Amino acid sequence: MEEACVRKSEMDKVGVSVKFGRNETIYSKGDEARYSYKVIEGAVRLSRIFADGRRQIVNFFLPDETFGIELSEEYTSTAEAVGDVLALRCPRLCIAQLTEGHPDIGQKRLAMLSKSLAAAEQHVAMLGHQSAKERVASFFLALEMQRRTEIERTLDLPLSRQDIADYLGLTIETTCRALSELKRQRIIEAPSRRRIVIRDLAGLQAIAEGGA
Amino acid sequence: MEEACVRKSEMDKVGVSVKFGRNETIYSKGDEARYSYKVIEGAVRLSRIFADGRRQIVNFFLPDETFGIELSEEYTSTAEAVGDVLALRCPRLCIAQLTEGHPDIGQKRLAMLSKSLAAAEQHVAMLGHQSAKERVASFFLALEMQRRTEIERTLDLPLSRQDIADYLGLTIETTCRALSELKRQRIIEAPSRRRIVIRDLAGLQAIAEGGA
DNA sequence: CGGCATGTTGAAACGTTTCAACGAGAGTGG
DNA sequence: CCACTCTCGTTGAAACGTTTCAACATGCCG
Repeated sequence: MEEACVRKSEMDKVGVSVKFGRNETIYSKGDEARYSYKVIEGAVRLSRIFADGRRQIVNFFLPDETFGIELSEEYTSTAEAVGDVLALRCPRLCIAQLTEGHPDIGQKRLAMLSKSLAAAEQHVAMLGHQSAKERVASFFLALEMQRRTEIERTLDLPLSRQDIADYLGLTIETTCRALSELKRQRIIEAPSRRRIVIRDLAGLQAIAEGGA
Repeated sequence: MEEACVRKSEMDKVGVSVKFGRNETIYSKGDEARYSYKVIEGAVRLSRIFADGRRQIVNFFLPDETFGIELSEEYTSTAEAVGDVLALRCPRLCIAQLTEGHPDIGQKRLAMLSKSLAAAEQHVAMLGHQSAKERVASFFLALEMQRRTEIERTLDLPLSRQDIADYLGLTIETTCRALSELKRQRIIEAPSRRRIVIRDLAGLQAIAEGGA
């Protein structure tokens, strides 16, 4: 634990802060994978765009999470700033060098990849068999698990409805309807565009698990 | 490259062969993650089962692929033998020990995780926005890419229709209809239950990318 | 050759998407 | 500070694709 902090700060040392504006592209699919990043502030979305213009968001990254660690030479997805983003950028090579001296940094990368994989498998499970309402419920539940807001049961999402829809594999309209349905059932409240209050956590869980 | 082989054989040394019969469970979600495995022969499916009884297959593993490397203490999915399976089983601890001595084995794990992650993201992209026919086409295309059969453009899948459906996030019937549609278009042939011949690779690609 | 699991097809029910219109909120300039 | 505008979010109705339920075909094994 203690040592991990030492290592972390070493990693932080080699990185430089970079800023990105709302919707700015951090890197594109196919670019040479020169850097990996750690979110300091804001949110980043990892997505793929298809021939038909539709977009699938593969993952979101919130403060303290790392993204852009690729094993291949090129980035396999596109990363964009959801809102304004502050991030730490580390050259790939530096990481490789650090890894040699301190094999435990390899453990960190492993842990990070492992976490991404678990998230991706969860995502697959969701897209594979859940209804629109269940997806929205699962999504909020997952956010609640790693809530960043101090206020109990309040989610401050920097995401637009379109972002949510693209993550859930739904249209914006369907997402909206599912949201409205949850509001009608008094399971959530939406006091403002980007704020969700969970009024009935158990109810939300029941829905996420196919209880309605 | 050459060194990789050395390492590989070292890894093989600490493992023991184990056999599993058709549909046998190799490990269940929640079990203590004691071992990781490498497929020698046959195919393994990694899946999650839901409260409603439905199943989502998250990944398949074919000969030479490794699975069961978890960072957490428990397996997060269930692994089952699709047909008869021969596999190499390595205790988790041994791997950890090996890793210490030879940091490059860590690289192997990293590579393996990275590959799984790429596959999972591809899977998410598919489930998120492709139609039934597009999914089936993409699936065959992916299999063609890593074909194990010697015969050109012939896929020998050990999977049942149910397995395919559960991977594609569709019902068995929809999968079947999509298959029949592809047959009707003379893009594929299905000479036997578990054999698919691709007659028009370009056509298949076109469909997978939303060309029809 | 029967019997049983697996695969295939059809028709109605269901949920999501599409297209279209409307509402609400945030930011700008008067 | 209000009004305007523009983007974003919400709702409705018809079209579409997938699922469901049911029947039937096929192939495999004893």
